[in-house]
Amino acid sequence: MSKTIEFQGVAPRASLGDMVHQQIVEALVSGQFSGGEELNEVSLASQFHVSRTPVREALRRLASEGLVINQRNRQTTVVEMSRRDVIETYEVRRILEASAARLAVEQVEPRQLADLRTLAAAAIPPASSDWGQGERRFDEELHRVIADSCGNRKLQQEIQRYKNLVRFVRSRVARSTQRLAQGHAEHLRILDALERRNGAQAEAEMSAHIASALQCVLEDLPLLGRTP
Amino acid sequence: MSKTIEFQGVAPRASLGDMVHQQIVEALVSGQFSGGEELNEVSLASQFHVSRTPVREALRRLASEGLVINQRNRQTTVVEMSRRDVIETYEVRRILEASAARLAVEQVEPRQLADLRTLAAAAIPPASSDWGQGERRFDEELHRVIADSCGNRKLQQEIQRYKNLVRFVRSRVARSTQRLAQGHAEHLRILDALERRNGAQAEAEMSAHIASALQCVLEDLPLLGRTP
DNA sequence: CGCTTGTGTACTGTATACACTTTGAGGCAG
DNA sequence: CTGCCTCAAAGTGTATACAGTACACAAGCG
Repeated sequence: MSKTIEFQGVAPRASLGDMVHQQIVEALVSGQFSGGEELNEVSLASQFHVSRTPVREALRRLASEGLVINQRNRQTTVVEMSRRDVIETYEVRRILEASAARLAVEQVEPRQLADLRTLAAAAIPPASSDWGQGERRFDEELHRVIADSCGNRKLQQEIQRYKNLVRFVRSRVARSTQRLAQGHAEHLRILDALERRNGAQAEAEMSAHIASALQCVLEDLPLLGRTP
Repeated sequence: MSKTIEFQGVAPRASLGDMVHQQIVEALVSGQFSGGEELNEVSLASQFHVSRTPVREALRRLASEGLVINQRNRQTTVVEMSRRDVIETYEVRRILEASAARLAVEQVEPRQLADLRTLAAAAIPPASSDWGQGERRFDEELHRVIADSCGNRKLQQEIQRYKNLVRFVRSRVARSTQRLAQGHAEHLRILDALERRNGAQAEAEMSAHIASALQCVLEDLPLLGRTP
């Protein structure tokens, strides 16, 4: 294994541990490690040009976030998600984000909804060749706005925690154009419900959306796990 | 500050960091620290007769669990929960445990329900002088069985994470006998729903139960935060 | 031939030393 | 008296040394 990860633009006042953590998260959620792969503290330390201390800190934090497994006196390994793990992860995400959507109808600003509409308009398939890019942007923003405007910072935090796990899973499966289009339609339904300030509907649409995303992921699932 | 915390019965193969973590959690959720209190790495290390390394590990973990606040180059402080924080925490807990209750009706074993009935019978107020003790036991077991039998280990994990936060809050308010009796009634309604395998009802009863618990906590709330 | 047992190696766990940051007290000028 | 500067003290951040453990592999034994 001779992967090279270098520091990119990082916050100036972050500790080395934070920076290492952020870098490894990026590597994990962009699919640069395969499930079960071992993360050696010493080699990570030399890759980042820091000592083992910040690396250990980052690895413990990653373990608490569920991205790696940390057993005493064993090398830290990248988590291997079984089919069941993926289902469970998406189920928790569904519970959290559906609740957030229900709560968000109370607090979301008209301005934010208008901005989302603009993003949505730039992502109408197959209006342009890069509507897929726009849809990913719309996707990202819609989920972010809902989490941010649910009015519950703890809930927002939990959703954020799960986002990395979901990105980790998603980096291991291909998102088809067809799925993107389906997702776009679902996102529009969620946005509609928000605009109507209909909490129950927003909750139901978000719930259906995440269930549907899970189905698509499951179709590709054999790709998950250790790839020797 | 001359608190003395010593190791109690601990798992033999746990690391020092794990043991320190466990000890501090116990101290926190049993109200031995007031909100905003500073946790000094050096003095904790000497109290536990270990070096700063395991202590730092424990403190970082506690921070990720929301029990302490960890700012760069600042002393770690015990979290101060505002009224809003308490509400938000209970709201997330409500979302998680209500969903778990809904799922648990599918998986919970008749045997477990029977055991819960037995516990419930030993906690009928005001049947005996120590029914309160029995009710606390029933409470603990009911919530544990539901989390364990929801069939989703990730969800169970999240509930576990929140349990410590809730215990932290609860250690700062008095649980009246009246509240215990009310809780007993609510617990019975949840158990009924489980026995009837009625998921929607179990979810609703659990949701109402946690909302009601929040109300009681809020009444005592001025006690929270720094106590000089 | 297989099982056990020693032993080396490559890690992680812990302690400790040192560097850097923050903070507050005290002195000095205005 | 007040505001600012300096500097020491106390704490955390990081590097590093050493201790302990698990695993692989080979030698010895049945």
